[in-house]
Amino acid sequence: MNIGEVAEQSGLPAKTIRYYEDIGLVRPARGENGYRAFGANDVHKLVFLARARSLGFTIEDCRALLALYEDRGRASADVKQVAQEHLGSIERKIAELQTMHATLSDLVTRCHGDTRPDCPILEDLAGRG
Amino acid sequence: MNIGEVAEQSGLPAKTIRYYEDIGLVRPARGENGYRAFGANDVHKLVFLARARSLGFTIEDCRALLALYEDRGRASADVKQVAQEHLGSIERKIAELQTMHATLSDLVTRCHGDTRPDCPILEDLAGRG
DNA sequence: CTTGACCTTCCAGTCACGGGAAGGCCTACC
DNA sequence: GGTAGGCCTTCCCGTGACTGGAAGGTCAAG
Repeated sequence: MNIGEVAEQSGLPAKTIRYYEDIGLVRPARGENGYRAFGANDVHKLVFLARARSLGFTIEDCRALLALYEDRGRASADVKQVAQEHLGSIERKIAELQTMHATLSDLVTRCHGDTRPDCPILEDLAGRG
Repeated sequence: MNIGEVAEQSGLPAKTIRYYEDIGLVRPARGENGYRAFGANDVHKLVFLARARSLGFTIEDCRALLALYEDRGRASADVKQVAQEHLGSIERKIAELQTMHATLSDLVTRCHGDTRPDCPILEDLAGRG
């Protein structure tokens, strides 16, 4: 299977698939013409990667998860740990964004938003809030 | 004032301050020895930038906000618009993270996390969830 | 006069790709 | 048989907002 079809099936851009090969996440065979020749297993891996990336796992997390996926003797605890750490980092990011959101929405509410120059947003940023 | 002291006062690393000069956010004078010589106004700007960055504004937003800050004839509506757009992007990011969080925490809950290989997390990633 | 803490510039790396150039290959159609 | 266009290839540069580190100049203290 050529890269275009794999891209369609996995939902990943061809560029991304080539990048994943570059960094060793997939190793498709090559045809005589030099084209990548993807097998069913490669496509499975790419679908897996697409899903994992869409859940926000880093590439290195994906590499670890893929290794666990292919290791039939894995312990589910190992998978769970990767997922839990990622969950923690998602929670920290959400909390950070919510703090920003609270401050900013308060400032936006207090700003008249008219033609006058007075602005609590700028006052806050300047440290006079 | 030298960069080290400014770093301390603004809370920004010296490296970051040099970077901000590189991209034209501040333009400190230079002493005879080639050292940057920051004035009170430069320090104000850097404090402003540090605060704006901590609220998640992009560098380009910061550039726009700084220009509005220095324009005494600004309309607060212009400031408010920048802030509102940023608020929207924060909201979109939070929503995205919450979607990830919901899926992932469900999977984590359902994973036994023991020595057995069966794992709903991997099953989901593989598309068999 | 030397030590060590500053400061300078410049280059490379981060993360996960995306854009685009230059060129090879393959199929369909005339 | 030629050609058009749609694939495919590699390679290099750019993104955002820095961070790390090397090589070297400057300054104050002892």
